[in-house]
Amino acid sequence: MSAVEETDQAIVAALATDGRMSYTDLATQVGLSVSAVHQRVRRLEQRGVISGYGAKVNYEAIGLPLTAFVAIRPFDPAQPDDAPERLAHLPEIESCFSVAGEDFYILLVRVKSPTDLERLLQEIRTSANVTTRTTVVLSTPFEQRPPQVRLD
Amino acid sequence: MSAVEETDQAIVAALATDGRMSYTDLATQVGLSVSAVHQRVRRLEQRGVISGYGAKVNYEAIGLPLTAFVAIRPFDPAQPDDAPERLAHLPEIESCFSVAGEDFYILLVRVKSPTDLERLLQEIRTSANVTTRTTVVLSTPFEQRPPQVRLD
DNA sequence: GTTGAAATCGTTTGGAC
DNA sequence: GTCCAAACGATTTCAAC
Repeated sequence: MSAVEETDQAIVAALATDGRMSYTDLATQVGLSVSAVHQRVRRLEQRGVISGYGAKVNYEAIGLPLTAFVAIRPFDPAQPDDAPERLAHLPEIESCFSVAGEDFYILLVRVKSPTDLERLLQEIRTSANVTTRTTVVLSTPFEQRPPQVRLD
Repeated sequence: MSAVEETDQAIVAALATDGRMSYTDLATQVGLSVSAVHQRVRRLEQRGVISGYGAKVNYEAIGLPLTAFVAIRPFDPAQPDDAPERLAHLPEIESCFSVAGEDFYILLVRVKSPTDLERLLQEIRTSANVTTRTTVVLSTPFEQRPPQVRLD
């Protein structure tokens, strides 16, 4: 993936902030014509710099009020490490990060209740043959803030 | 925030998957008329169930290839805990979670380089008077997957 | 909830500079 | 890159059921 220059950065930042912004507004904001902005957005999408658009969701309101981080490491460190593929089918897992440190992966999960968290942890352990260490999120002061525009 | 019933859940899930889906397509997908779907989406936005729309960004491509989790706890546990407000001005911090466990908060940060991470950690420590424990993300098998539709 | 119509706005393409 | 024009589709509101 090649780098992205200043104007494209501004476009990406604007669309990360408001993914439904019209090309007219976007053009004004970055100081280009509608045609030029349109062309750039299409290229950013094709290159995968923008991989899609999504609604920002209030998880409490949709019945998933419990968020947690689940750090996992293999029960047997010699076994093949294919945890992500083994866990991808669990929809409660929103994100999966491979990390440096004592743990192998950190998962971000969203569930309805402690009971569902318990069930999910069991599924994670058996699906990927791992041990888990769970950190429950109590509140979220802020989340998914758009990336800053870096004008180097 | 009140709960959301089945059809609204389907709408939210669809828009989390594709935030730019047209009302025509959305109506087909959830089995309603365009008018009805439009009305529901407007209500979901007003109620804050959908808090906005954002582009899904490839952070490597926009010059932020280094992601890390930063767990923080106060240097002096007796001091007032206002870390989120003290940290909100740092644009590198994408998310801030208040957590149960030994740490007080877990931050998700995105930076350009190890040098920038070092600088950011110093800023976090001095801004909020906290100690930090950082876990570097090596790769991201998946991230920001849309929530599942739960048909209870 | 539904359909249908109407006005408006945004998207998208293409041509010319 | 710009501007302009044209065709098309989507949004939005409204009335009527």
